[in-house]
Amino acid sequence: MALKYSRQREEIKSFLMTRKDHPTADVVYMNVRKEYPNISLGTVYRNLTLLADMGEIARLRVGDGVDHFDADTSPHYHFVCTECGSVIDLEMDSIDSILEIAGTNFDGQIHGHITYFHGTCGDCCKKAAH
Amino acid sequence: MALKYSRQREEIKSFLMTRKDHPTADVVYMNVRKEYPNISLGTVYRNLTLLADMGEIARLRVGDGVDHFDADTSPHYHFVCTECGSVIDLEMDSIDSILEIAGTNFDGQIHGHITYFHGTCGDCCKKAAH
DNA sequence: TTAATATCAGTAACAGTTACTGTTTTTAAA
DNA sequence: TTTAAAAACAGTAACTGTTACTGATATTAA
Repeated sequence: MALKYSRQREEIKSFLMTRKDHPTADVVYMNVRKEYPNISLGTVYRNLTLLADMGEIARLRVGDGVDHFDADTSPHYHFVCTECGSVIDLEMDSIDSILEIAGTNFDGQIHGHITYFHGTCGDCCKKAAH
Repeated sequence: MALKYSRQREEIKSFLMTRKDHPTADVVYMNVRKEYPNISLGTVYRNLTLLADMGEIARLRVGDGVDHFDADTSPHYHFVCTECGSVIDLEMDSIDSILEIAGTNFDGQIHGHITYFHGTCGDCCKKAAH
């Protein structure tokens, strides 16, 4: 089943590339509708899944029950604000060394880890300080 | 709004304490029904949320779209098998030092992290080896 | 240009979870 | 003990995010 071109998929990906805030499927839908007013939400979901399966985008599950999507597929970590829910990229080195720590005393094979940090983001800190 | 005793809540918690496999709400429901045949699924959800809010149990979101629950509220890490989906406790030291690594170059406040490891569990490794 | 088929828009279905309803339990005071 | 207030209940409807199905449209390669 060869993959055919579609402008909708192209638009979804190029929209994602303009954003650094890891939008949800619904946000993608509302924005892509500006260019394709009668695109279907189902099409958005299908193409987000397709792009993620192809490795062209990343699907983030940060624990808020909603999938977020990221056009930056390079390995990096995310911070989730417990106040406003925003998802922010962190600039830090890989901590893959924790795989070895986890591997001792475990009889299976550990292939990777998913870590996200939580706390109060810069904006919410400022607001809290009045 | 003082919390009143309920046998259903007690049963839910004591069932969870007998399990080390981090069951889902549905599994809790099916098991508690053995003792309380006409307990409602809504009651299970409400009490799991109550217990989690009180800190008596932990709610785990391991990225499979379903909430898992754990009577062990001490800080520890989890492994998720990508083959069978089972969630397993890991015996390893805390890696809170990564909070400092994440904190540099970030202008918000980091309060904690959630990490889960993934790979193939011991049982699935054996099965794969025939 | 045509034929095959992937993708589409629209909508229905689905899973997990939460909210609502009138009834039953628990609690504490009479 | 009895009783009255309110939390918790069972049952069910509603809600949210997501996936699957439908016949129509767009892309591709011959």
